[in-house]
Amino acid sequence: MSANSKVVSLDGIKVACSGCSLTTLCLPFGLDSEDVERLERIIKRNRPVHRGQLLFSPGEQFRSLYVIKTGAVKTFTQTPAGDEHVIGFHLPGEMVGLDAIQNDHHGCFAKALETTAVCELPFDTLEHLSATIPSLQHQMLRLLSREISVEANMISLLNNSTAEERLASFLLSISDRFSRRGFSAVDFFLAMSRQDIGSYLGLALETVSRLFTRLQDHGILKVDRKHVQIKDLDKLRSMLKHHLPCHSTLDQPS
Amino acid sequence: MSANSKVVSLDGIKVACSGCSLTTLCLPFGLDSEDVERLERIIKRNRPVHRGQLLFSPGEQFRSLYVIKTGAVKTFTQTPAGDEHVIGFHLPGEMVGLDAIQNDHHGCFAKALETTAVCELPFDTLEHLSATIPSLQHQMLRLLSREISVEANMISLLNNSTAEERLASFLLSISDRFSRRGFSAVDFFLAMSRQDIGSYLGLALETVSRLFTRLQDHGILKVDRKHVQIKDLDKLRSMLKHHLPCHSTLDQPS
DNA sequence: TTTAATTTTTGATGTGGGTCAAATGAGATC
DNA sequence: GATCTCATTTGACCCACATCAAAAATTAAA
Repeated sequence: MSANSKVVSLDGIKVACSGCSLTTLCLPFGLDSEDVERLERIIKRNRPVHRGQLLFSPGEQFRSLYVIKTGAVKTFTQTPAGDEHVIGFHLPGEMVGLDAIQNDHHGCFAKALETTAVCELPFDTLEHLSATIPSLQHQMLRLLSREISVEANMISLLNNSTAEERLASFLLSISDRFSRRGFSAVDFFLAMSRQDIGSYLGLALETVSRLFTRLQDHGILKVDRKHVQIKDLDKLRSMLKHHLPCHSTLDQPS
Repeated sequence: MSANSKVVSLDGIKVACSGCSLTTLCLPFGLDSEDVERLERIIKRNRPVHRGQLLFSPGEQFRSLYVIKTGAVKTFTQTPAGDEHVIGFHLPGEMVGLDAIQNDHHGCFAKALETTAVCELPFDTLEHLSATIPSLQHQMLRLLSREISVEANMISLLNNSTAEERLASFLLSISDRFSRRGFSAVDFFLAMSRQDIGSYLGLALETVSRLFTRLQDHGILKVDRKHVQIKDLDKLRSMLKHHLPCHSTLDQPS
C-alpha cells in the first residue's frame, strides 16, 4: 500500500542471484557470472507476499514467471462448487507459472502459504535474453522438462500407490527439497494444512491425519501439528521401494 | 533390416513439414515458410517403427525428440517386478521424449502400438536453431508448457474422479485429438489394449472392460473390440462436468 | 479471558473398485 | 481346418479408503 511504510523496507535490498544461496538450484545454474548479471537485471523486485495472498489467478494474462525466494506457495484450481484441488507446493528456488506459457493465460491459482518473497521474471524479456544466452535457453528447457518429469512421477504415484505410500513419498520429497536448500532433512515445519496435503495426494484429510498418527505409532515420525520429525528415514524410504519404476533418476543439478 | 527391401520404400519420400497436414498442430506452428525450411533440414528421416518396437528405453542417452507422424506410441515405465505403468499415449503431431531434456537421459520406454512413422529431431541441433529463430524457441517452450498442463489435468483427473469419469475423459481426449487431425470424432479404433488403458487411468483392466459394456448399455457407446463409436457425445461430455476446474482452457492453437 | 471459528483427531459405517477365478472370444501358427 | 496363445468379458468376494459424525485441540477475535 504505502511506498514508505514504517516496517523495515525490503525494497532497498538488492538481491543479486550471484549472492543468492539458491543459485545452483535455480535458473542461473550453469550460467557464467557475466550472464548471471544480465539475468539479474531483468528480475523485478516485489514486496513480500503475505499468507493467503495470490500471485495469480486462472484466466489472468500471463506476463511473468515467479521463482520462490523464501516461503512457500501452493498452486490449485477451484471447482464451480468452490472446493480446491491442490496441484503442487513450491519451495525456494522453484518456479511457478510454467503451465501458462502454453496459451498466455494462467490456469490455476498461486497462493502464499506463508510470507513469501519471489523473484518476478517478465517472460517476454526472459525469452529475448534466452535467445542470446545459450546456457539460459538450455536451463529454461531443463526446468520445464524437469517439471514434466516431476508430474509424471506424481501420476505414477497416484496410479500405483496406497495412501501410506503417497504420504511417505510426499514427506520424502519435502525432506529432500529442504535438505538441498540447506535445511534439515529430518526436522521441519509443513506450511500446508492436512486438507491441502490430502487434496494434493488424492486422499481425504481424515486419511492424512490417521496416517500421521500411524507413522508416529510405528516410530517413523514424530508429529506435533505442523512440526514433523523423521525418526527413521530408512524405514520411510523402504515404504515406497515397491511400486517404483526401475530407472527413476530425478536427480537435480548440484 | 535390408536397406533395399521389396516393400514400397519409404526412404525416398521426402516428407516436408510444409506439405504435412500436421503442420498447424506440430512444431512448425507459427513459423514462416523460410524458417520451416530451416527446421525441415535438421529432421532425420527414419524407417517406420513396427508394432512393439521401441523408440527409446530408460537410461538411454537422450539425443533426439520424436514427433509422431502416423501411428501411435505409448510411453511407460517398468517395475523391477516387470509390470508396466503407462504414462501416456501419443498420436500424430505429438512429441515424445520431452522429459529427457532434464538430465540427458530417457526416463521411460516409448513403444509403437502400431506401425508408426516418426520425425526425429536431434536435440542439440534443434537447440542451436531455436536460438536463431525466436518463433521456434517460443513454440518449443509452448510445447513443453502444454505437456505440463496436460499432465496437471491428468493429476487432477486421477485425484478427483471416479472410474467412469476417467474413462469418459480418456475417450473424449482421444476423440478430440483424432478430430483435430481430420479423423472422425465419434468413430475410431483404439490402438492400445484394455490393460494399457487401465494402467494409464489407474484402473484394473477388468474395470475398464466393465465400464465399456456399461457405457454401451447406456447407449453412449458402441464398442466392438478396439472399434469405438460414440453414440451420444453430449452425454459422454456431461459425465465429467462435475469435478472440473472453473478455468480449464486446454485449447490447442489452430 | 471468553467466545467463536477453524483445524485436526478419532470413531463408526458404507462402497467403489481391486483381486481372484473362470469362461469366452480372436488371432496366430501349423 | 485344429490347436495354442493371448486379450477380453463376466461373476463373486473383499478391503482400503471415503464419508458421515462428533469430540478435541488450536487459532483468532472480541
